Amino acid sequence: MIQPMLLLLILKKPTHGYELIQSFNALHEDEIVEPGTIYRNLRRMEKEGFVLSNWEATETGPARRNYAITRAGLKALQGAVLKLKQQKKEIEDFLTEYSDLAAKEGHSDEN
Amino acid sequence: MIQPMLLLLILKKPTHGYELIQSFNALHEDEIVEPGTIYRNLRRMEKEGFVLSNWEATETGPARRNYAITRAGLKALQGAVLKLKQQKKEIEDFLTEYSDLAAKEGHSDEN
DNA sequence: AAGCCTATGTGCGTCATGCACTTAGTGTTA
DNA sequence: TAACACTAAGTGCATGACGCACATAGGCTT
Repeated sequence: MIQPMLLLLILKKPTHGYELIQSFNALHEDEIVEPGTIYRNLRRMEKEGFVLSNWEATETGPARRNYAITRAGLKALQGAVLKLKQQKKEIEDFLTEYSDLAAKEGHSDEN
Repeated sequence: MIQPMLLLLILKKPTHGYELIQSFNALHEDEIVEPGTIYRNLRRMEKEGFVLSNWEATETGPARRNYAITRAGLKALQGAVLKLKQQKKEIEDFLTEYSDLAAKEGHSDEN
């Protein structure tokens, strides 16, 4: 889940890790992700050729490593989308089975 | 995903690990799960009090360890259902964002 | 006797994450 | 000026989950 979300964020707007952490955890208010995890995912994706980084000097603070998505990254994102569609279907099937059984057996939980 | 599916299977029909492996991988034809993973999950869930096991001798082969779900296991299953609903929503949000962007930018992929 | 199916488990390596910490530049405040 | 806070990136260590391979063992078939 983390990798595709990062790829999508970078695709929407190429940026650096620190801002990605903010954006990521803004959507994920509940279960926040550690900075270290984000940084490591970015470096991993760069090693795999899904993103490219270049340092940018700033006047207001430390230098930033900016990320942009590559063609391979787009392919990876498309692949991840397919997997997520599949995963969504599996979850739906599971929830359906659960609801059916709960309805029959009376482990009622409907809201 | 493995744990809730096992809990649901056991809830539907208390049974032993070997059969759970068959049932599990029958639904999951694509990405099959290792027997070791199933067995370890079952033992873990027993340690956490979600299931109870008892040995049953058979005449046709080696003894089986039969599993039944506990009240705590039912609670855990309900909790997992809530998490999966949440997770499903996150995936849907992601897919929506992706589709919107793909539509606008022309990274067309609609099928 | 050899091989297969049922049935449960373990040992080892790998990978991903959380938690905590480090480094470093800049600005603010007591 | 010293302490603190914010930005920005990263690492070290422990933990946890999984795959792969292997071990063990009962019973049936060829």
